[in-house]
Amino acid sequence: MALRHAVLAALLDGEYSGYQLAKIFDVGVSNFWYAAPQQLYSELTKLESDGLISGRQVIQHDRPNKRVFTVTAAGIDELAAFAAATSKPLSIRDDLAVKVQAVDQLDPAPVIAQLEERAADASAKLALFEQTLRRLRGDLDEEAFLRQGHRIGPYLTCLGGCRLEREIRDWSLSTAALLRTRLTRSPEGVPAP
Amino acid sequence: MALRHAVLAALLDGEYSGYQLAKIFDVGVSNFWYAAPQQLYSELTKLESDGLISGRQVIQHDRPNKRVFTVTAAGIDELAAFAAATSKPLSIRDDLAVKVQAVDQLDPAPVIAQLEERAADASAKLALFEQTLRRLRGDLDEEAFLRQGHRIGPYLTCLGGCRLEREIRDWSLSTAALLRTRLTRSPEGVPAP
DNA sequence: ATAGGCATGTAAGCAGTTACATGATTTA
DNA sequence: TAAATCATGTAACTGCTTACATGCCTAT
Repeated sequence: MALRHAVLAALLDGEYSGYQLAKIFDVGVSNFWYAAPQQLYSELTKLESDGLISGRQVIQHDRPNKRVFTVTAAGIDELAAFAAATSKPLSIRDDLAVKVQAVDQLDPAPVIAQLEERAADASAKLALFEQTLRRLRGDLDEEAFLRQGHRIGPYLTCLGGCRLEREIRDWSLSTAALLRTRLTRSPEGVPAP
Repeated sequence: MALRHAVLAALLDGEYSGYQLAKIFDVGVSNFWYAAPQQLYSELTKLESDGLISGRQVIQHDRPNKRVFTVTAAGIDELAAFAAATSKPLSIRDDLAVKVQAVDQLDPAPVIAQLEERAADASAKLALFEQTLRRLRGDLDEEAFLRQGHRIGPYLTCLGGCRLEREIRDWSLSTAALLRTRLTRSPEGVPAP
C-alpha cells in the first residue's frame, strides 16, 4: 500500500483520467511522489475494484474517449485511516548524490555537468510550482489564502516542493562551482588518495 | 542496479562490515539513500562475488567477529562508469506529504502531530549532520577545507543533507502551526467541501 | 504521410520491504 | 536474568521499472 493513498489524495482535486494522473505524477505531485503511467493504470483498476474510487466514461469527439475517477466515501475513510496511522519515514534515492559522494576518486567532469543539468531542472520545476501556487490562491495573497482558503492541502505541499527545489538548485550550483574551481587549480590529476 | 553504487561509494570512506553499513544507511548516507540491513547483506554478497569489493575477516574478542569490505580496482571502474552515465531523476516518496495534501477532508489533528514529530526528527538529523561536518573538516574552517581538503565528496553530500533537513524542519513547523491556527478558528468541523 | 499528443493497457523482471531466524557479548 | 548492541543471514511478498503493444485524433 503506497501509491494507493497518493492517488486517492490526488483525486480529491477533482476527476482525472489515468493519463491526466500520469502527467501529474510525472512531476511528482508537488514533488513528493513520483509514479510511472503503467503503475497508475493498474492502481486505478485495483482502487476501483476495491470500491475506493468510481470511474465514469467521458465521450470526447476531438480526441479518444477516457475514463475519469472520483473518490468514493469508502475512499475517504481509507484516507482518514491512513492519515491517522504512523507514516513511513520520507524516502529519498538520488543517483547524483552518490556520484558526488564518490567524486574524489572519479573524473569530476561528468558529475559537474550533471549537477548543472540538475540545477536547470530544479529551476524549471520551481517555476512550475510557483505558477501552481499563483493558480491555487487566485486573487488572494498567500497569507489571506492560507487563513481563509478551503482546500489548502495542495498549496501546502506545493510550498514544500518549492523549498525543496530551491535547495536542490542552490546546492547543485554551488557544488558544481566548487568542483570546477578545484579542477582548474589542480589541472592534471588530483593527488591520488 | 541501484544500491550497488551507493554501497561502493560508502565503502570509499574505509572498511566497513554489513552491520556498520546498516547503521550508515539507516540515517540514509547523508540523507540521499536509505537501505535496510537485509538489503545490505545480500548486496555485499553480490558485490563480492562480482569482484567489486573484497571482504576480510576481523577477529574480535570482546564481540562477535565480523567481515569488513574494501572496494577493488574493478569496483572503482564500475563507479566511474556509473558516474559518467546519465542519472535517474531524484526520487522522493513521502507518506506525510500525502496526508497534508488531503488534510482538508480529514481530521487534521494526527497530521499536525506527525508534522511536529517530523520536525523534531529533522532537527535531530540536522544536528547529527552538522557534527559529521565538523568531524570531516577537522581543524580547518569550511572554506579552507573545501579548497584544500582531499575527500570532499562526503562533505558536499552532507551539506546537501543539512539543507534538506533544515527545509523539512521549517516546512513541517510552519505547516503544523498553520493547521493549528485554522483548527482554533473553526473549532467544530471545517465547512465540508 | 508523419510526428506528436491523447488514451489505455499487458508482461516480465528487478528492487525493496517485511517477517522470520540465530547466536554471541555486554550492560543494567 | 533481561534487555541492548553486535553480527549475519534466509524466504516470501509487494511494489516499481522497463519493454512491449495498440489505436485514435490533430497539426504540420
